[in-house]
Amino acid sequence: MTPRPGARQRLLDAAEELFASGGFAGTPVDAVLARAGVAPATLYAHFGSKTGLQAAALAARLRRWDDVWSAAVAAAPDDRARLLAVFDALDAFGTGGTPSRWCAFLDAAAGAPADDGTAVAALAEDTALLRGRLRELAAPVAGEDAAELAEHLLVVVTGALAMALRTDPARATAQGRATAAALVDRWR
Amino acid sequence: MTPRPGARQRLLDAAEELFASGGFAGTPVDAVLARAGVAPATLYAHFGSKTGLQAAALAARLRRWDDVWSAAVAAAPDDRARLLAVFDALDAFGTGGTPSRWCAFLDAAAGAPADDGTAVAALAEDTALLRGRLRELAAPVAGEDAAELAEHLLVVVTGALAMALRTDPARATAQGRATAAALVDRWR
DNA sequence: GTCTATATTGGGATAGAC
DNA sequence: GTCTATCCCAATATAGAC
Repeated sequence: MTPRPGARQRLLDAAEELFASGGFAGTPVDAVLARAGVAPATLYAHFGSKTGLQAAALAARLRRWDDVWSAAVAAAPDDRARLLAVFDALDAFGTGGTPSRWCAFLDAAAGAPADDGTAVAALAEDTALLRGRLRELAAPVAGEDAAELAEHLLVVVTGALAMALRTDPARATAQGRATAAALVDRWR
Repeated sequence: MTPRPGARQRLLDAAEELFASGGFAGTPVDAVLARAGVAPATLYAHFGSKTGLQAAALAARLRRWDDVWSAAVAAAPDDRARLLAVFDALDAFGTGGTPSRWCAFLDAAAGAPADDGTAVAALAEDTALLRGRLRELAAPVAGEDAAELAEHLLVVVTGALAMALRTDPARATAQGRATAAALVDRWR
């Protein structure tokens, strides 16, 4: 059997799970420590601060999201489905670990003080990933208008993420998929 | 000249402005007190807690949003413009007082602990207002499909609000308007 | 109703030993 | 690197007088 992961990895796992479910601001450091089974000083030796831990956890989460989305795209049968696969990925990503209240990257930027650059940077990376891949996937569907369609879909994906605050996440992604489909079908 | 408003009103004004610009969690009570020129005990005598003040401030904000949106609808020349006027209202609402980082209602729900019902209730009222009026305004454009179109637009409006975290608010509403227009024009 | 002054505690971070 | 124990402060809330 695999050995118990080191303290650093356990901290990252605990942070990603708890920050996603309870929100960053709403999750005390103690809760992360308790779940990871680690002493306070260990956290600060590795990450320097709660914010530093958040940055590392978000970086790991972005890689995981990238993988989940890629897999969803690979599983889709045609160009249209590949473009809409982002919503399948959102469903899979949410139900995979602990279901999150809403997007951890938007949560980070919304909760951070105005001068905190780390949260903004993490959200910017997430945005760049979304925008870039949506453009690639939109190309076979919309041709020259790929960038325009991608911007539309970025709004809808972001809307679906935030709609998780207004209603339950499953409904939010389902509605987002429907809205995105309505937009995509303008280009058929 | 108008007399200086009472402490209660000054607290509400200060709270709405500071919570909108700095976020609820990121705004200490002291900052609200300082801006209102009021002593701590006065705040707690009127509102009971910081959360109580937030609830009252959000209620006032919802009324103001309702008015701004109504005015934008009244100023629009035709059915299509009336349906898209929500984005004009968002621009006017944001630039009116202190520009807010993003939607105060979504912020409240995102930042509140899971058991806090007041923030969720305030967001629910905001959602009901959006959904209801979008349906009314969609009727002349989409007829029987008004409810369906309204749900699409609710996602887009929510997306525009959250996009203010990814980019600056002016770009967010502009993109939202464009995306909404693309959807509305499916029903032309 | 409003003030001054103070109580209380949750929670992020550190000191120093092992 | 990791632990135990502790510090420190920010921030919410209250006591009691006017």
